[in-house]
Amino acid sequence: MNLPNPQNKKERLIDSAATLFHRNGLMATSLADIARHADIPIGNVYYYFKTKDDLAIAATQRRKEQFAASYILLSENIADPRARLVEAVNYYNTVCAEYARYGCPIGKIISDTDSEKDALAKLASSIFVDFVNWAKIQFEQLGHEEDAKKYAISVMAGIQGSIIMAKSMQNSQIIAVELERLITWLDGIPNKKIQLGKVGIRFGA
Amino acid sequence: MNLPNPQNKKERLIDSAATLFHRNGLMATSLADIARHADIPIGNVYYYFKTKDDLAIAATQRRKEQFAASYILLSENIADPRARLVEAVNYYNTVCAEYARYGCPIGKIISDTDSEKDALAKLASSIFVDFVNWAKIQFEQLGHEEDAKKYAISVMAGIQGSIIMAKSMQNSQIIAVELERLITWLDGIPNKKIQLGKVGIRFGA
DNA sequence: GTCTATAAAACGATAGAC
DNA sequence: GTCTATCGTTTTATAGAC
Repeated sequence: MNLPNPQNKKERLIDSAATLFHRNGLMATSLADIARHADIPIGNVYYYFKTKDDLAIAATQRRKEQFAASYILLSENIADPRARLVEAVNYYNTVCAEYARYGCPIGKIISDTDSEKDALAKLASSIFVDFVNWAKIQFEQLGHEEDAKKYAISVMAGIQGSIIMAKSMQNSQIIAVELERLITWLDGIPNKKIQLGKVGIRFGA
Repeated sequence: MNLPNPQNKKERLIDSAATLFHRNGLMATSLADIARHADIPIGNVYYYFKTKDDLAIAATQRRKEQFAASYILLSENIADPRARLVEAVNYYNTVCAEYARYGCPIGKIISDTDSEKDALAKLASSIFVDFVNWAKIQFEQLGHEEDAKKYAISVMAGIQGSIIMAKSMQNSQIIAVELERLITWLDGIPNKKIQLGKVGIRFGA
């Protein structure tokens, strides 16, 4: 059952697939489930997607593009790379209740697939790689060329870890606390490129 | 195909289930897969476990007990609570190649199940709760009563996050780097109960 | 493009001989 | 306790009418 959504059916299928894969997992979600959720007869699904894997890839590809769009938005609207990182981390505060219940949709796919064989696994992984590459640039712009990649990975690791612990302990506050730790740390690292006066001497890591 | 293992069949089934659930995930592993791996006819599986869920619970229960045994070993052999924490964190260095490929067996079950309904989900979650409770005691013994639980959660979040990122980027070194960060941090927090001379003034978090 | 009907295979689980 | 044979269901996927 879907909202009264007059979108085209292909888009509706991708929407429903993304939602149900997130809620119930990749393997636990059948094409019949997705078709029912999108209010489309199951036989018609195969007109748009030849296999279940194709649909999963389309749903994941859409998430990848949403992330890419966010990076552009951050670049356009926030000048300071540190503030961009804080904003990116803070995003997870807006979804912490949902993620504490269902986990991270990207992390779930990575967990559910074989990173070495699966094309879907590689696509989902590339979303994290995209984040790492983006965050790395921000840290480089703060003058942390040497540690940029390490910091970038550590940020997403902190987020992902907090989501798992929040889901495990059924407490979305765990995500909030960990995000606060990350933001405090981000606020604390010095801007080694441009000294704007408000930079302290504390060292994070 | 199993090693020439003359264990009783129930134990062999639990072993094979734990291995295959870790490698391929809960839903992607069929009872036929497990029976074949344990070299036991599929019809015989149901003599030992009434349902697939029962077998999954038995396999997870065994992991929980292995963790519990580790805490006892750590208490018996290491006097300093800080050193106990470091040893516990360092454990993941011994499995980082395996975990970078297949993910954490506990994290995988938590990711794959519904934390609110599933009995298996609650059992897997309780393994992390056990860790948090154990680590909390260690931090309390270091005099960090107020932050003990927060620190305990943060440690496991860091470990879990690094495992996901390592699997995503297919690089077990990511786990090693994050464990190093955690251990450096553990080394840095002051022992507020007993001052032994080597305590600095840096603050972690 | 849309939908019904159904094929083909895999799955969890059971019955019952030994 | 052990194992074979199989049931009933669900799954992905296809064929073909409209």
